[in-house]
Amino acid sequence: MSDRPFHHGNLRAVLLDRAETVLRERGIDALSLRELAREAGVSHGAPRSHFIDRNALLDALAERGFIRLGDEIREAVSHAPGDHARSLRAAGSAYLRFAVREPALLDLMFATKVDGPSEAVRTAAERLFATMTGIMDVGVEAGAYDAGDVSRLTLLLSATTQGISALVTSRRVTTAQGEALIDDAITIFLAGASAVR
Amino acid sequence: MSDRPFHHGNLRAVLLDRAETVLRERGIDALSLRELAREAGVSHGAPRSHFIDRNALLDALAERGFIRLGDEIREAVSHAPGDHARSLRAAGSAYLRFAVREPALLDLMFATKVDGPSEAVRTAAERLFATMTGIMDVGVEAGAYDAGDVSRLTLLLSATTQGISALVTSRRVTTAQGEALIDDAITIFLAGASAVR
DNA sequence: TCTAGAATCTGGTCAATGTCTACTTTGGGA
DNA sequence: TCCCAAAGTAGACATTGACCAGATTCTAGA
Repeated sequence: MSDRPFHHGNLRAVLLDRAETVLRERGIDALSLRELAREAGVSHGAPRSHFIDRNALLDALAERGFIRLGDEIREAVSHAPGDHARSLRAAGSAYLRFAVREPALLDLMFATKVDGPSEAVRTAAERLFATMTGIMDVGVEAGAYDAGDVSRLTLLLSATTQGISALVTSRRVTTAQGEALIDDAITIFLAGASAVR
Repeated sequence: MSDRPFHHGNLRAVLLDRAETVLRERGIDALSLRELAREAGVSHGAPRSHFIDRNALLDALAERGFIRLGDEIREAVSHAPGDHARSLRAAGSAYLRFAVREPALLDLMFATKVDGPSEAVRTAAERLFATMTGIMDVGVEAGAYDAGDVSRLTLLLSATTQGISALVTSRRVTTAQGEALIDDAITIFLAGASAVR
């Protein structure tokens, strides 16, 4: 029809990028496969070659979200030299910043699915958890906790960070309050972690 | 047309009850105003007299969710006589049970809205927070923390509980792990709370 | 008791969407 | 070179949320 080539060549990536923007600016309800197709300059059926479902697109977004969040946390920690406490604060801070920047995406990442998360999302979430574990492991070497407790403690710290982020993104507390909560959480965590044994 | 009365008489409540069930059994995507109307035996336009929007229905569900969750927590705490630690565990346990029973509803309660939560939802959420504060106040009398810290500590404990619930409902950890995390969280919380000053 | 007006419900319409399907175009490897 | 799988087109369909005009019922006040 037009002079544009039959094959887009990059459709999957373009759809995902644009979907992320829509998610950020107008929320998940505004995310339409047909609109994404129009913006990409392809027919409304084209996305189906890359995402069988609207849900498959959402899963891909969630997966990318976990990967990006992990990247940002590692980046933040690597730029925060110092003791273990500083690393934890850098990680928590980065998590919260991600949440504030991409609230709808974070919702998607932890959304309840009727049949549980897809394999890809589950794997990506586990990689994030592995990142958190890596940070916590340094605390073991520093004598902050026993090696046998790291798994539980990592889960707990992750849950707390996620909970604080949820409070902020759902507007129950301000971003500033959220940052203070991250600080309090880590203070209490480090002070009380030895009590779990 | 039929012999049923023109006025349903109870439509709003019936819609909400049925919507809650659909939410529980088939998730938020399966929630359709028209289907609810059909099941209630009214025309597809009837719900509009009670909910201007699909979103208004979701808000009403979230509001009821906060109220019910608060009720269940108060109930659980009142049946758990003993010291402050026992109260906290009872509250956290009740929260997690609610989350496991109504995962999609909890998602809705903490969902990111583009324009923030509605006034009604915000108020209901504050009432839940007031319930949590009431439980924490007992800890002040018992000398567990300073009165000036209660607000921050209540937020922190609420966030942690919410985060653990999110980990469970999104299937990152099992319910049993979630229960253990609630326990660990409260142990650490009580051991470390004095460190925040 | 009567009556206006508000609340509720009906039934039709419309645009938009997700999904499915048959078909066409294209590119890369046997 | 040819063939096939991948990618994209275009049409169809059912469903949905939203909006509207009008019918019905309820209720409060004269």
